[in-house]
Amino acid sequence: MKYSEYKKLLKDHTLRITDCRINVLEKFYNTTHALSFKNLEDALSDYDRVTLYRTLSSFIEKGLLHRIPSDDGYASYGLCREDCTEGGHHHDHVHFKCNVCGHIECLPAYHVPKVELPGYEVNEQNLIVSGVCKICRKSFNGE
Amino acid sequence: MKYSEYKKLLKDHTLRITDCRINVLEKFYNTTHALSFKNLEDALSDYDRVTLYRTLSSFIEKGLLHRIPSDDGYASYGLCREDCTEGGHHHDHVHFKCNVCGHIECLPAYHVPKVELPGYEVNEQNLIVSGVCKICRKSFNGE
DNA sequence: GAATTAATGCAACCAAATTGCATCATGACT
DNA sequence: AGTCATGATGCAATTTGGTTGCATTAATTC
Repeated sequence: MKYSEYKKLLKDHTLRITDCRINVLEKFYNTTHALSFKNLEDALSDYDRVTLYRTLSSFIEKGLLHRIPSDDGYASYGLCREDCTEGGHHHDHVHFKCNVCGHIECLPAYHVPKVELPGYEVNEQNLIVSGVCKICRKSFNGE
Repeated sequence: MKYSEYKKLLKDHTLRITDCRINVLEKFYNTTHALSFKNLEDALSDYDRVTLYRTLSSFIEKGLLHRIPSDDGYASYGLCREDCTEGGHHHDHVHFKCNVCGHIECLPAYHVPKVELPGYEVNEQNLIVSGVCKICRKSFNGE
């Protein structure tokens, strides 16, 4: 993706264009898996931690990123490819966590099956599947 | 549940019988929803934080409790009604988070639908549904 | 009931995340 | 382009959640 496209993306989500934000966006768009705060901090060490925290939360608020809960407590962040806005997030894709490489992926191709819970009002569903990802399985079999 | 039953429960999971552990168990068995660490700390303030943390982790290790991840980062803990042991946990029930009262419930009656992910090896699945729980819906409609 | 082993409480510690505030940059407007 | 209001950034300080070490106390085994 080009610089001007990142700029547009920010503009479209009513966010000011800054170096830090462009760099964070770039990082997300050039990675197949979700990123933890630590990932970002390591990759973009010239920005203050506080700034990165605030960048993440503004991105979540404006519908650019979504938070992916994890069983170990460390959240990751994934790009919103759907039409998320400031109004709210609308995700129904599956999240996969690989126990070998530790990466968390969004699987936009796989939708969370709707669960019927009589008596309850269901607003959101979040499915986290864990196991071994494609890449790690291949490198196992390859040797 | 009676005191002697809690004792048996601890014994069966190779845990020593202590006041703190009995009280924690009691708390879980007398609540319909999952409990966060904060919940426990408030309810059992005569025990040290450290002791409660260690109680929780020993219970998880021995298969009495399971950790329920949440999107907001605050984990909750729920009773294992299934046959979990030190060897491992075996849960496939749905977790529900109410956005009104904030409580997280285990729904043992509802199982997580198996997702097929070609190329991946699936070990575990975790489904968190959020919305409005039965009780909160009723109190809405009641007025 | 004595010995062994584990649980508890306290203090200190550590890491993750947040807040306040001064400074600097962005975008709107002339 | 230049000015101004507003928002973003970086630093220091603080808060929060959780852990570790260790001495004391309690539970289990014989």
